[in-house]
Amino acid sequence: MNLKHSKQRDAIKAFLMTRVDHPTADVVYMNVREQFPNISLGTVYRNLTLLADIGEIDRIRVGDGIDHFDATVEPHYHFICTSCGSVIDLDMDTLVEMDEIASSNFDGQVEGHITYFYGSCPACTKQVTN
Amino acid sequence: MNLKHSKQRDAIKAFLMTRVDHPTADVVYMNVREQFPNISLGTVYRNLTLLADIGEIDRIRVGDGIDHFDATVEPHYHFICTSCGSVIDLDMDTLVEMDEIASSNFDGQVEGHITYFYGSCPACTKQVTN
DNA sequence: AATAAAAACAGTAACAGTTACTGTTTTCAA
DNA sequence: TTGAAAACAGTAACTGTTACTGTTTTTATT
Repeated sequence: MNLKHSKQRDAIKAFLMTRVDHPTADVVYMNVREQFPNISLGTVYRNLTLLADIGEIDRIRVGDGIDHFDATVEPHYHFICTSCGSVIDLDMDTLVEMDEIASSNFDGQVEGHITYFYGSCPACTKQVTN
Repeated sequence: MNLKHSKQRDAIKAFLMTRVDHPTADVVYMNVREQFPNISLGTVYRNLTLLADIGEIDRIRVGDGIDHFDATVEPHYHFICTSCGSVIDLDMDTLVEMDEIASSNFDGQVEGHITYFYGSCPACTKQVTN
């Protein structure tokens, strides 16, 4: 792969790195447009896909049918807020013993797992109690 | 809700119950069409949604962007085969302690989790070793 | 059994998120 | 400085899904 530098791609990555939730392509588009007013949505998608392919970001499929993107590529669990929809990184170790438990009654090969925790995020929890 | 009986809906549910993998709407459509040659794809979608709404089946969002459907509604974990894409039920208890671990370093409210195990299903594992 | 309102239907158009195509601009090694 | 490769903006196309239309089926009531 022979990459060439692109300001748009930098801006997309830089924007993602500023966020702890994990925006969708559309949110990236709207924000990067402040810096590049006529950036194309296609450019956003192309670069998000490219960055994900070369491992600089993660594409996260949460179950809402819309792709989210994450500048943290180290393996980690995600939390999804059921009231605001944001996706937040969790600070916990990978539970490898899960895979062993899953393997015990199963005839195939368990290689890993993806877990999404859900509930109310810190911001939304705070809002309700106030 | 005032439901009326429908042969097409019966056929859709009956088909789902014959499967241990968890077909997409399109697969349901292709199969039910053998019995109802001019059933509409819209009818398939409408009934899958209806059955899921009344709790007779589960809608499963696996992360491939396509909805899968499951006639087993009791809570259980799923296994996704990375080579053939099929989704299989796992026979294991819900690991509630996961939620406690996730809560410990997190400021929001963890209400539950969704986990997909992935790897090679029994059929695909067998094919490779043969 | 006849009837009529509600529900479901088939067929198709519309929609959202995403990807692919076009001709133009930018990057960067020679 | 230049020219090929890559990236771009803009837009059309694609895919999974939902919504709309006029017709048929179901089912409770006669």
